[in-house]
Amino acid sequence: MKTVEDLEVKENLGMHLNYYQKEDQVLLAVDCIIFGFEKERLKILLIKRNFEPEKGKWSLIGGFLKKNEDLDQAADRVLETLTGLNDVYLEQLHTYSKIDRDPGQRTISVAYFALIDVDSHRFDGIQIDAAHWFDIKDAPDLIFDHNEMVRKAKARLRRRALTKPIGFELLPEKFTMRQLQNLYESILDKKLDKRNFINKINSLDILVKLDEKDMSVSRKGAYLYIFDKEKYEKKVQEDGFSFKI
Amino acid sequence: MKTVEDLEVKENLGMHLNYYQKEDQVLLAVDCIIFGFEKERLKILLIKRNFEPEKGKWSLIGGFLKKNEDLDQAADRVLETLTGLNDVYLEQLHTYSKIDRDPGQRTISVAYFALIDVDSHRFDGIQIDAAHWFDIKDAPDLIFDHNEMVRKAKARLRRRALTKPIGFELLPEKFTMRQLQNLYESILDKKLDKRNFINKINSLDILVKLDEKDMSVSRKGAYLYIFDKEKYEKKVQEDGFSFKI
DNA sequence: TTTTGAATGTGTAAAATGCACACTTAATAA
DNA sequence: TTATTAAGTGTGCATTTTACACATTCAAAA
Repeated sequence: MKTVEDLEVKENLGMHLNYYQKEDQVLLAVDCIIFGFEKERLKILLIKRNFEPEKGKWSLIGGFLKKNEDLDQAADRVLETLTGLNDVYLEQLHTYSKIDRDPGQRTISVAYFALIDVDSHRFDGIQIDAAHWFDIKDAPDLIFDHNEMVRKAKARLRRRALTKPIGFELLPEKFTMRQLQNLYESILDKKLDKRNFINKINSLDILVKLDEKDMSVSRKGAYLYIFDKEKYEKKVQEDGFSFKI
Repeated sequence: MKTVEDLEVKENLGMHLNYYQKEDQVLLAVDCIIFGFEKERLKILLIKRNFEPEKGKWSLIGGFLKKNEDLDQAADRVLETLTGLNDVYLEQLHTYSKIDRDPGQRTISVAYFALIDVDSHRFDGIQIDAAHWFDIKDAPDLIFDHNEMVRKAKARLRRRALTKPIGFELLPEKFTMRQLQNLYESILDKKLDKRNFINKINSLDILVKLDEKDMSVSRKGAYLYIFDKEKYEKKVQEDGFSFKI
């Protein structure tokens, strides 16, 4: 049996830090997959690189981790720099570390995905000129391993949306059933039955139906709803309720 | 509208690397939550630290990322150093980056979880003297944020086991239905009905029942099964089959 | 030789959930 | 007044999930 005193073991398990301290430090980046819902379509926010390598190509927005912040804060900062928004749903996705993922230099990147309600934020367009919202169905090819990041983010969003009430992060405070259904159809990339969808949502009993209608979309108008977050959280805590679509 | 030429924007988005290259490099660690199934119980492999800080306390096994490997490889290496095994199920879990998570120095840690079939690997005990298998129900308190890592790993394992056939990674090649059920009961931390469980498993149609019995556990003996991985993968590809328990 | 004990193995009925499906209503514009 | 357009609403069938109990095997003990 080996012991932790063996040199090889010590090295592999990183037990004498002096050896590693300088040598093996790396640059840690944060990249954000930013989803938005606008004009009844799921969108993704991308930026055109104006620096090498891969200048002129589209990429996710990213930045480097600084000494005085953790990764969540770095993601917040990067997102705020690009959108001006600072109260946004952000979730860590995965860490990418292939040695040659960035041909410029060795960089490890922690991917986050963000959900933004595009319609209600009058964030004067986008803070950065080179950024653009793409329909999720026809986003361009991206640099490095960013395509892979987006693929994984879409899968995660799909799963989350089915089991947590995060869809509302993408909608304005007041929304119609049809908007909610369109959102789910975009996320799941399939048509849903109107009656079954509404029955399901109503059975969850976490929305409040307002007396107000959105008249912009049809003659009849569509009732507006809001998500009752407190009620949802109370149900989770007290009844072990779990959101499932 | 800002442009990517603004200095502040450039800095936040990490667009001129020279500035960051040295200053903001960090030490990247890998920590492994190692699950095993032994004597019909779910276990976790921990190590007693014999170096500062927190010397003498229990912790996950870990190591530092080296220049010439990616994170998956680092996790493999750390795991092999500890167990001598090199063909183990490993999955990246989450990256932890709180500024003071390691009081010794700023370290970012990428957590992985591993699934090991303890019984059939005669890995001469464990390679490191200070390591020990704990029943998942009475594992000791761990250093740093390792408790949080284990909590998250348990949740991930629970979800994965319900939707992917990874449970078999924890069992010997040949196993009884009762063993499989015990495994799922440990992972889900609840009792399951014997008949319903067997019916469910059989309906998946991915196991092969052998003519052989395990006579060690009862007078009557229990039939042995093996997981037919090829059949499973074929079903997934051809019929869009998805494993669900 | 018989009895006992301990774990295996097997099926059905009721309840809950998922899924397909079509007509009426409200409001405005012509 | 009528035509138009999207909203809103309920039922029956199929599938899945859940609850539930007794007979079988074989070794060891009596």
